[in-house]
Amino acid sequence: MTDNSANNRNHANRQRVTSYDVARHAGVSQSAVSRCFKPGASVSKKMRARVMKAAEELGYQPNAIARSLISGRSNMAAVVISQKTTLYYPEILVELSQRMSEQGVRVLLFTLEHESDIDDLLDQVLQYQVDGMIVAARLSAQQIDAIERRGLPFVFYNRSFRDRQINAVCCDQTEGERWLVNRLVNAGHRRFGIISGPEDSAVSMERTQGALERLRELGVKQVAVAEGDYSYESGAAGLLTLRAEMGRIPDAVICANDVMAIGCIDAARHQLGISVPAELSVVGFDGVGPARWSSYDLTTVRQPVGRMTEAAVSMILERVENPDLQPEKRIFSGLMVEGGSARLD
Amino acid sequence: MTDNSANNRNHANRQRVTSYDVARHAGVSQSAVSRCFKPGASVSKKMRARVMKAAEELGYQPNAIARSLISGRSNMAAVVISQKTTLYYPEILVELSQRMSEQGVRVLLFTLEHESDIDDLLDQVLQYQVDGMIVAARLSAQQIDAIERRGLPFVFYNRSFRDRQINAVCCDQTEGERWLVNRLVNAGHRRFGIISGPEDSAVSMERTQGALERLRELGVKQVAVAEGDYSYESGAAGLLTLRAEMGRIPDAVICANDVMAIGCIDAARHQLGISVPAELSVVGFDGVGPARWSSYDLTTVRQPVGRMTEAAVSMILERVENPDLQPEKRIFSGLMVEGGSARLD
DNA sequence: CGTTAATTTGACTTCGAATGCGAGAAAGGG
DNA sequence: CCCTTTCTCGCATTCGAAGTCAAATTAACG
Repeated sequence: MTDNSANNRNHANRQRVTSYDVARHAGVSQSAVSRCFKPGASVSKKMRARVMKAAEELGYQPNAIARSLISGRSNMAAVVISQKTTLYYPEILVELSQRMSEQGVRVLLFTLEHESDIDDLLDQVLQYQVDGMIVAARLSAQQIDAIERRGLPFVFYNRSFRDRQINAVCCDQTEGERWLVNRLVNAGHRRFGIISGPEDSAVSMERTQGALERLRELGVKQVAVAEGDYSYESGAAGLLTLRAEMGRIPDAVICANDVMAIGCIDAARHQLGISVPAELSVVGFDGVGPARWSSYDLTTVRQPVGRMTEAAVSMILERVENPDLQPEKRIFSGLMVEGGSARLD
Repeated sequence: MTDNSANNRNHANRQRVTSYDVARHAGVSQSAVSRCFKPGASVSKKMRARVMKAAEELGYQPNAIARSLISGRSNMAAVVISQKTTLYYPEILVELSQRMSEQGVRVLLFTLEHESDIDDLLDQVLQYQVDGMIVAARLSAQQIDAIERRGLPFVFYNRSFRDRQINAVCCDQTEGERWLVNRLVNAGHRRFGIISGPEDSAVSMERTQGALERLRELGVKQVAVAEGDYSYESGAAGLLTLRAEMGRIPDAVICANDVMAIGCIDAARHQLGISVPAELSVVGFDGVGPARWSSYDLTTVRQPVGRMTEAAVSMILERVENPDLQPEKRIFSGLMVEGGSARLD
């Protein structure tokens, strides 16, 4: 008896209505129920009406897990993204999620604390049988090999590999940095500081290298680099490091992202009492929300997040449909935003 | 027959490696393979070694979908959150994701553009057979009924219903607002402006009402309210609206979130040339990252996101294990942050 | 060494929906 | 009115792992 009540309780908790229940209630077969929920299946109106009524009455929802198992499609895509990116650039995740769900695909979220603990994560991704994966993190060549071997379609977001045929959506970091450098040098800045992102960030490397290269090309000799970690605090700290290293405040500071640029501006203004842009120019990268706030009005390169996420989502979905499509890289130019945080003439 | 293995590998590109493949390759039964991947199962070390070797060689990963089907556990939890929340307060999602994955549960993300399109979304959530759901959005009584009827454990994040027994984790919005009002009134402020959030936001309503109530209690008569939408721009616009409505700048502005408070400060300083806090005090709510930036140094109530997400996750997981637990509400006090954006004495 | 107890193992069934195939029903043609 | 064609529908099987239970193996002990 106690068994019975326990059973009942269990049953009440797991009150899952299956297609068999609906079938019984409607007096038809399970197959019929299944067909009624499949668009474009061969079902008479009478049948459909009956089944739908029964489904309604029982509160039936098809079990996506069971469907996935037999159909081989989970209608889930993994998004692998670092915590820092999500914190400092939440637009990416928001847009990805929005666009995916418009296409009937849900986002299974994988955030990583450090770009290094990807290995276990990939196993997880594969276990969950996602249809595809959007990766906004750095993967090693072996890791990419492993994914390709499983035949899981994937698209990199803002990471590319020059020497590899992979799917990627990128903002042209180098082009953006070169533009920033050009404008700053043209405006007469000569002593440069650079605040980079963390060493293990591919995006930061590209940006920093892009800026350094262009500075070299233009014959700028006085350049110091401080390493940051994309945070506001590290931007502020970076400016102090640069000052210590150069023996004075540089003319301009190029930051690997907007948040550090903001930290740098605040440190200049409120810690060092230096006027931005009169005495110091600061530029960033990304074009995040706060960059537009009037306290900063940042000169930066805005990534076309809308276009980029749209591209990433359509690329991944195309490859879910047709896994044999050729790899493709789509590089978007950033939007040059001439804000008031840098003297540009 | 060595060719066979090559064939298998080729085949593995499109077809997955199943426990049967591993079993065959190791010369054991499928049950044995399954047991080897279940911690604490009765398996000899010899067997385990053999199976693991075979699994390794074939690159086998257990299929979480199939496992879910039989075990009734998907190890996924839905997080339902509005786009605005994600954009302006990304910490919540980051922390939730982190804590869940530490517990071996993945986040299936459901972002909503407007709090209104929840209905289809709930169907989706149910279809995906998530084990539980964390809801940072407003649900109607009927919607809650529907979920309860399915027996899906859920926890509200920052929404509570006084007249309903549900699981919820909240920051005490009212307490926080009352503290802010107390401090401001004590410091001699008499003319108040309030910039609320959107009408359909429960959190905003609580905050605004909390502030209004305390102001009334303290006999403050001059109070104007402008409606915002949580955005920076609406904070800036709100200040102008308040000025128009009151015929002058108020002594203090209470904003329903930090981002609007920041917009308000910037509008005061850069549009109206008003000094904050000398001529105008501004306070917010949330304690987001930018509130700490030295340009703003916001007086605000910081939500204990770490504690709150931890509570939400442990509550949901407890209820997945034991669905019959009593509903529970956990209300956390916010941390009062006395920043430089308000004159407090 | 025999007998019992403890541990391992494999055959079979289960979860819930989708689908190929054939039977039966409706529709169409002569 | 009969025969063919086209629809519909149901039966039975499938997806991949996990759990049940009984058989088989091993360990333990007198």
